[in-house]
Amino acid sequence: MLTIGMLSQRTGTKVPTIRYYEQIGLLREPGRTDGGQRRYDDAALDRLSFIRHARQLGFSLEAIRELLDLADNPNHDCNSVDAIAHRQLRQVEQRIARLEALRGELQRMLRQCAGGKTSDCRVLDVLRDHSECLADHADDG
Amino acid sequence: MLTIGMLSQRTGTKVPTIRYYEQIGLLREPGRTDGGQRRYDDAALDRLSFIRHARQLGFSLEAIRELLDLADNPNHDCNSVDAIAHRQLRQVEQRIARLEALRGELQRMLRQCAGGKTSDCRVLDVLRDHSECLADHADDG
DNA sequence: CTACATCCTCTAGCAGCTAGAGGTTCAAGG
DNA sequence: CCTTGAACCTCTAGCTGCTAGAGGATGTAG
Repeated sequence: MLTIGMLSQRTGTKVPTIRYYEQIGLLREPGRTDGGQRRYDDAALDRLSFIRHARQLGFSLEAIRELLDLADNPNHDCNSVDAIAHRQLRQVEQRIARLEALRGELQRMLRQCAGGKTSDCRVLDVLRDHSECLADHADDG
Repeated sequence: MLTIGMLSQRTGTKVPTIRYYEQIGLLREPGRTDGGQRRYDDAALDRLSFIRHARQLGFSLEAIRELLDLADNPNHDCNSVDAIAHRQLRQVEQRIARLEALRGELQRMLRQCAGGKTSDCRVLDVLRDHSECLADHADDG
């Protein structure tokens, strides 16, 4: 049996975060000692590792909730899992595209900056005047 | 003079967001009608455009606050502005690198999925077992 | 002068945690 | 057995950057 601190160390998750996951129902309520402290088994360790890993891959807590439901019921169709992962992949691709546009814009801004006083600063000019933009970042994601 | 709604339309910023920016001190308090409604001039329009644009470039509100301070005081050294933009560029580059690693991992996961029941699902397997990862997304940003 | 779109303030909520106060429990050392 | 102190407990509030809604006032067109 693991204390919350040990679970924290083993998974690289902060203690308050573990309690938070329990609070929002991602982690099941663990057993307690007579004094009221949480004690975790290996199943909890696996589950939290799963959550951690999915978070690192950028899945939202809601998506993770879906994935856990699917994982809990081995007879579900794998396509649902596939769909969630695909959705995630598309989101990641969109973010990359947007960030690459921003990178270009920032690089362009910086190339034009020649030092001196801020009154002549090109960086500020570009920020002031959207029409100078090459990249299309007009609509947000 | 512009109403808040017109300013909203002209800049593509939602009305509550404009009020929020005023509340946190990014936008100055505008004049009011006798009835208490906000009325904006062109300076406010410029300032909000600046903010919007900087947001779209990924600057945090704190960074924007710094940039506005610099822009308001034309005698500041341009290097400060440059430094903020550079910092921002580095952050954007880091995010891109991280997202590209995630993309690779997701693609790899999805390639291995052969359909069927979730009990055999490779995607879930990968999420379960971090050691299967090729990408290094061990440490968060 | 009425209708109604737009405005006002205020509070609360979203994700996904993080920090702190103020108090209790557990395990090790004496 | 008793003390110490790290780790635990609950609770509330805070962070960023907004967004939504209640409940009411204002402005303007017809």
